[in-house]
Amino acid sequence: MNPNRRFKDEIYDQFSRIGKAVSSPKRLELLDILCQGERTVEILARETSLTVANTSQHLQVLKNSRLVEQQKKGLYVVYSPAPMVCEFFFSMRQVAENRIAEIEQIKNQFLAGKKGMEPVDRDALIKRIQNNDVTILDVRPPEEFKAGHIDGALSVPLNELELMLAKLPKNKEIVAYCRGPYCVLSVEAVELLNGKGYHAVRLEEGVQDWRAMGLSVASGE
Amino acid sequence: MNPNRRFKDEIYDQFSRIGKAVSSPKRLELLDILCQGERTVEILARETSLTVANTSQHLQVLKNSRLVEQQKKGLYVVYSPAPMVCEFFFSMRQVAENRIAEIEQIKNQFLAGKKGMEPVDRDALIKRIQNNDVTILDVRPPEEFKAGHIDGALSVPLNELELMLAKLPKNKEIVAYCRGPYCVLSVEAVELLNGKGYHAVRLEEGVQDWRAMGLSVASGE
DNA sequence: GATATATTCAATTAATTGCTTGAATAATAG
DNA sequence: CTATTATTCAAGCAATTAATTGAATATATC
Repeated sequence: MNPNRRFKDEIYDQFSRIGKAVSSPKRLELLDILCQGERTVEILARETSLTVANTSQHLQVLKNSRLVEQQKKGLYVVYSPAPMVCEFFFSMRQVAENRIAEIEQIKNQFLAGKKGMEPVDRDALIKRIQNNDVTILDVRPPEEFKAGHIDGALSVPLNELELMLAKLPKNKEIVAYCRGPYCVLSVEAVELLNGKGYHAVRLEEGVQDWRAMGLSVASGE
Repeated sequence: MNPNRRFKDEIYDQFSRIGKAVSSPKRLELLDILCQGERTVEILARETSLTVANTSQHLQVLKNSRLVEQQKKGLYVVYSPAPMVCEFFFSMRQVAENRIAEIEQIKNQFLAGKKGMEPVDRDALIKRIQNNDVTILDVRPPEEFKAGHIDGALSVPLNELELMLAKLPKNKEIVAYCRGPYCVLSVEAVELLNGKGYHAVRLEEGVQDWRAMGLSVASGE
């Protein structure tokens, strides 16, 4: 074969390793989670509803295409995204959201009939935060809150929400957020709160998006 | 099944349509070419060494995942990249180049033993262009030159290079470029020129990269 | 050293994909 | 209207891939 042709074939073959890695829905979900922070195999398996063995295999595909890195910590293996990978994933998500109409449809269908799911006006929200006119809830697990959260938010993990209801002012509006548009923790939180007579709405954006928009993010307790 | 799980499955399934589209080396090559400008099926088939039927099928996969758009012009069907797609492709290329060591290896192996293939110092090159100290050749087909070229470059399509040799000053250094690091037109041009006693080197970057670096790009004859 | 836990490996199955071939559909030119 | 050219369609084959299952490794604890 022509050496020029051969060169191109070899090059694009290497490129396609990245493409193959992101051609599986489950691997994309794993990547999305990993872009929130490092995770063990077990946690990833639970979050994606996969068996541990299957999760491990997917992670190895991601590792072989250099999209994730692996680190042994005691009994656990902790996976994390490789540099630049989250930007790439974000770019892919953007193309998908902008070009594939079905995504908007699926979102609308899922949220149909639920209260408080309308998009929040961000500029108005920022003003209301400054006026202390609204309670912001971060309903993700506490570790994720510690790693970074919207400045001024309260850490109220979804499974503790019911217990902590008493501490929430009933007259103030509540804005709940989680990992982003495809994380459902905030959806469940808002449903629960509205069922209990609170006025709660969902902020679709996650911390990543919040940071990407240049808004203040805090970390720690 | 849990409706939350169902929602996520459906969403990531849609995302994976983009991933599946870029999981094939040949489709990546097609995308790369399309990011240089719109093309007919026939031309794409020739450039990628695929049969026309096979090219058409790949293009339909790209179309179904919304990465390319189609337009009938007389007897021809002209394909072009959808908005945002080239940025996405570029981001993917960057991840691949930075993370997959084999790519550098393949490049080096291909260029091994060829003269004038060492990377060109861009800042030095810019100065030399300003001093009119160097001849820049754009060795792509003339249509591509017209669509956009490095300011100050001469259009000398590779297949006309031998005929136009007489017009090139033999004492000045020649810098040839084409579509980018994986296009071999400039490689062949430099080999030919060095064989004929010229001092020629290859600029790896294409017009896209040149523009991305904020440098001046001209269009027209 | 034995046990428990987290992860990976290996083999199997069903489904999907890329490429080839030959025929079918447009759109244009004579 | 017929011939030509560009593209797409349809069927078939070989190769690849995702998920399942059960076993094997590795690390820590008792």
